[in-house]
Amino acid sequence: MAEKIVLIDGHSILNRAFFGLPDLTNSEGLHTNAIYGFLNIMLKLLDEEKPEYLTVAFDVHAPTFRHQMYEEYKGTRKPMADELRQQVPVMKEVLRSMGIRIIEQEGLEADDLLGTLSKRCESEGMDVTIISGDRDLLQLATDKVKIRIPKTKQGRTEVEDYYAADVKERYQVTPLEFIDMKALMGDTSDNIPGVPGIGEKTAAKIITEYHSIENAYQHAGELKPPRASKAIVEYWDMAVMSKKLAAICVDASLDYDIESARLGNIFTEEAYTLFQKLQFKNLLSRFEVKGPSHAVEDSFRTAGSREEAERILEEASEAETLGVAVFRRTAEALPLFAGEARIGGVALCFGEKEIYCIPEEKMEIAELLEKLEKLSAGPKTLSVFHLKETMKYFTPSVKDNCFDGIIAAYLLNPLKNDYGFEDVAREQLDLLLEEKMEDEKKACYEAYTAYASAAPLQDKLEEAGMWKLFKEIEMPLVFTLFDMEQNGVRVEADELKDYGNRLAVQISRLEQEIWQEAGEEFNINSPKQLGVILFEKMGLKGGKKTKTGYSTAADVLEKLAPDYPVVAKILEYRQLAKLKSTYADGLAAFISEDGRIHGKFNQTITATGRISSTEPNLQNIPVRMELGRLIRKVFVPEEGFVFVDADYSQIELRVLAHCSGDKQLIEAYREEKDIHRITASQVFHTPFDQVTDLQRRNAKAVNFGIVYGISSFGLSQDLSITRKEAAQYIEQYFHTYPGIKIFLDDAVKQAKDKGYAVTLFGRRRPVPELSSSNFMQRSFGERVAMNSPIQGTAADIMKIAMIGVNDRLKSGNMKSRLVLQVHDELLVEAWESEAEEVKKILKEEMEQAASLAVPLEIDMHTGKSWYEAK
DNA sequence: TTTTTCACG
DNA sequence: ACGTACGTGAAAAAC
Repeated sequence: MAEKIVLIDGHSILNRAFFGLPDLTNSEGLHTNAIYGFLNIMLKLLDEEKPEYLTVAFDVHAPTFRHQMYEEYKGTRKPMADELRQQVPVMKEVLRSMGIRIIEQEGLEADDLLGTLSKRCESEGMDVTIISGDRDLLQLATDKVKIRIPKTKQGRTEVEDYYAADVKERYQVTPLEFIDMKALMGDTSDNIPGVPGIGEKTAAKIITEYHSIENAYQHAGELKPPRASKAIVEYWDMAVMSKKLAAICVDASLDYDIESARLGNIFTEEAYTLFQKLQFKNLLSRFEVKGPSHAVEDSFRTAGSREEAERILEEASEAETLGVAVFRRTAEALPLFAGEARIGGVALCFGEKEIYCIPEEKMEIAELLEKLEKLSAGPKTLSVFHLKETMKYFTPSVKDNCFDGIIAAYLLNPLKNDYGFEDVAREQLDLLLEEKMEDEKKACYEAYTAYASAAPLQDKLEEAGMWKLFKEIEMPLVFTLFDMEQNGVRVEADELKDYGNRLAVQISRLEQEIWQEAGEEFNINSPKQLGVILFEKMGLKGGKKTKTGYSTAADVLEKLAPDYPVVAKILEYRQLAKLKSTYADGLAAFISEDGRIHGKFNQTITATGRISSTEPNLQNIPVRMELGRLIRKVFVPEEGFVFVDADYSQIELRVLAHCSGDKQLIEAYREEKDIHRITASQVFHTPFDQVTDLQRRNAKAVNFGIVYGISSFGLSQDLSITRKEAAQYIEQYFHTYPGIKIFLDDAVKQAKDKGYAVTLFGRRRPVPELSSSNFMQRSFGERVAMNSPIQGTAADIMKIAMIGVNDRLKSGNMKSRLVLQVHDELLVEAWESEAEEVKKILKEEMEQAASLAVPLEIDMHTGKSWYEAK
């Protein structure tokens, strides 16, 4: 069989990948989507082709737009996006690291390199495959030269293949005739003029019949549309020149030795390091599992007897650093950490060579965990991944030696979607793990990773100035959140059910009425069906908004509601349907045997440092509308207890006042209660007691806008005013509070310089969007840079308060318990006789959590349900 | 699996 | 011209 070479049109594929994939960046802010897409296409096609040789061709003067996707640019040349430009040299570096031959030559475009190489290889009897996104290359197809054009559609790569015969079939012209066609029709994206007045259709017709421009010129008088005859004569010079431009050079003189393109192992050590840096996680799995992991594995020991297990535990109690992993049997391991799973055993690591597994067969789980708890006070560092979840199995004896590498990894990069120990192993230890392995082995790896990653993670946290944040806030918070999850919140199942039933009655009534008015039955929950009914069948005006069709979002419908009663009913239906499905039915499913909901409070989800709540989400229980608010009546304290609810008063604005140091705003907070009214008074130069409701409302919206990273557009939307008016409000605001403007500008500048935003407590949030050339993305980055320090600092403060409150309740041996956190609000289920003490604790811990330039204040209420206590 | 909608701070 | 306020999670429909 003939040997095969694959030739890749470098810039063309890089371009395809760039535009086909969403923006990706590694944690250093380097854009990587084009490289990632290129590699995926290349690896997929290499798997299919299995060639002996491979070469990637680049233009020397990188970004001409010859190979730009013409669909996107329609011939207009824009400068190459910065995000793409910066990826070109990195792409070449990646290819070099994989030992892949790159060819680029002064004065020659990639097309010419590919043309010359393909002819040369073909004449030497090889099979040739050219990979490009550019259809110009089709002129090179023969029955030995295949052109492959990859298309990225919704993440999947589809490839169109063309041998000469396929070109003929698809375009009715031979590959060589393609050149003549282009000579006639021209190509603006390639600066080929063509013949004026002849487009694709005419060109195709002429070339199908006469096969070349020269022959067509001979028969100029007979050409089909008479104007073409005239055109080809009049512009013959241009046609000839265009043909020269369109023809890809196939006989350039190249400095190229085919043997330099021979494909070896492309998954080299060097490439591995580079992929790691670029954070191409799932490409890394293509590399052979490397040496170090096997070396680690050699030290794994599973206790063969009870005596051995005891000896291991004995030794572990002497450890300075102890890595622990409690594991479950695979069959029961899904979903992770759910329910009362049977434990498979424990893995321990306290040295590079001391990695042990103690399976339940060798020691009763209860006894094993008890011994583990006893010895857990010993080590200086007790390293456990997913500590909060692990605490369902065993409780560390002391808190301050605990180290959760997952939390550390989150602080170091809070933008990731999930954090597994496998990632920590790879990132901190260069340890690549196989996808599947036995439970014991996996547990040993986890224990080893916990042991070995603690020091490097600490180094990195210290380097980033986040060690204190980690040690004093995040790690203690693990215990607070664990307690809250264990406590749960009591929910009256029967009452909730009644509430749901009442909703159901109203829902079906509304449903009937809406169907009646629409004249047919349809699914009101379907935005698609609803859009068609409203905007097509019933002819309401309200145009399209989403990609898929009409927007039926509340703000659109609200504008129509006054004129169309049916729309108002739809809005009401929506509201009720939401309450029933998400809250009435949704919450009911989570009430456990003890009559309480034990939701999860997640510490490694948000980009800003806030806590998130899931299964169910207890941070979005309705409150703004009365009907929804009623749900809070089913959240009740146990008999003998009462709810105490405390929430920070405008914590984010106070943080802003502090961080900006703005004299006026600080002063405002020191004197009065109603900050929005003060703002209105100062911004609109109106005496405090003469501020109108409208002025106050506007000032409030501006205050919110500031915290979100103000934009005139956003404010105009919120207030239903023009952008210009919104811009004026903002200008007046900044004039009143000049310190705020300076602070926000500086926040953006700092984030641009460093690549991340920082809170008062050192928490970082990377903002890669700031370097985007896309206006929208960059603007988003700017708003994020303004918002993150504020939202994040408020989150830090709340975390400090929670730890303080919970610790005081526990150390005072109180029956009262912390049950919920809703970003700026804490709910405590207080033993009645302790209620006053609880209020005192809440007030002190929340108001003293941070010492700012303005006082932190809370509002507090007591009640026999969450509804009453708010 | 992704999109749309909507609940909260 | 671009088409958004910041941060979340869940349900239902569409794909």
